[in-house]
Amino acid sequence: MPPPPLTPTGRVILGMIALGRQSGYDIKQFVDKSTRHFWAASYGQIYPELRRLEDAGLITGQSEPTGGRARTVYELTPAGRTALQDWLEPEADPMFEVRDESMLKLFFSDIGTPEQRIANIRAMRESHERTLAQLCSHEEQAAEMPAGPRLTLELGIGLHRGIVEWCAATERRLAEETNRAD
Amino acid sequence: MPPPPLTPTGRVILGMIALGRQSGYDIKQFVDKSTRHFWAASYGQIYPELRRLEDAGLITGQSEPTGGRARTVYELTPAGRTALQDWLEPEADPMFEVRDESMLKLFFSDIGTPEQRIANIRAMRESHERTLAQLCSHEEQAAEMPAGPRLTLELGIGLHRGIVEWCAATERRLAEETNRAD
DNA sequence: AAATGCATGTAAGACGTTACATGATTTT
DNA sequence: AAAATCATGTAACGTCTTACATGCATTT
Repeated sequence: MPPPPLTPTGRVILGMIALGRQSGYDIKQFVDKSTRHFWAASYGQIYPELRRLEDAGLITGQSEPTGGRARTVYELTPAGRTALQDWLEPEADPMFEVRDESMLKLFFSDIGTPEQRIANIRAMRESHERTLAQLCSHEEQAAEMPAGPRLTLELGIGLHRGIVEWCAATERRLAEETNRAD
Repeated sequence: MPPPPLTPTGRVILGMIALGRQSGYDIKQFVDKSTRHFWAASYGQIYPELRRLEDAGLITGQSEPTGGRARTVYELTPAGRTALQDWLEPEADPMFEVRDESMLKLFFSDIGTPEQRIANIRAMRESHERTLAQLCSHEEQAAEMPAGPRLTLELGIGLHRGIVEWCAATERRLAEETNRAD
């Protein structure tokens, strides 16, 4: 029988180890400042998954304490590298999921008042402006990174900027309509 | 003690019932052609959640069979309407989550070949082109809908079009770089 | 001395999908 | 007669977050 396919979080971890991240802590820090906006991971997933990947023979860990502080560093096994490369092959239907509460509120906004609708779009814009600022602050460090991370950052910035601009334009448009109605 | 806050799926259901959707089946169909691209829901969530919402007194269901075919139609209670309106108030941090396997592959694409990177971006583009086509096919029906659904559809189309265009441009850019290197 | 950062981990619960099962009605 | 649609539901499983617990090292 074929090996069980990589779990969602398993894929990030394998990739991160391939990029040279060693410990669970290290992976988590890096995820938070690089893939977080399109693929998050929590400690509660990372540490158990590191175990499973090791049990499956895809990574190996060695204890490398820093002083008296426990630390396990991981690297890919040949099987792990193969699994990663297999996963990296293009697929017909790559997973794509969005859960956006702002948009849900916008969808139902006819239930409330026109002012509430505008206020919600404003809140949506402000939230994406914060994300955008975060992404932009990573731009300098990204300049020294390989093309992959640079490209995802570029796309992320473009996407969030697009949302911010749509919100700003829509806020104006709806405000005008409200004024005309008075 | 305050009532338990609405669960994620509870919010869609409450909103859908407010928009006049009656049965679980009806809600599911409508979610699939309207909010699916930013908020999905499955039968496995919907039917148990309808029960919970009824137990919590936010909706009431009545049996209205169509011929010999069982059917339960729901409507909001006053408490349900209040809960919905409370949720509809703007929040500081509305939930926003993305899980995009294409971007993850792009992020790790330095592990593979330049050709593989381009192939993955192409697959990503094609997948978003399919979504875009789906969204565009709903545009006519949306014209008769209230402003909320119209706005989310407009934003969705803009977003997916933005991704498609970025992919197309990046495919060209990377292909040129590859050619220059030869 | 206190705060922050490094480092690992678990338990409980929340959330979600998939696959299956059932059966009536309508369309082809 | 078969296929599609309407309609409801559950069980198993997979996945993920949150909150908590622990303790050393470094910086302030």
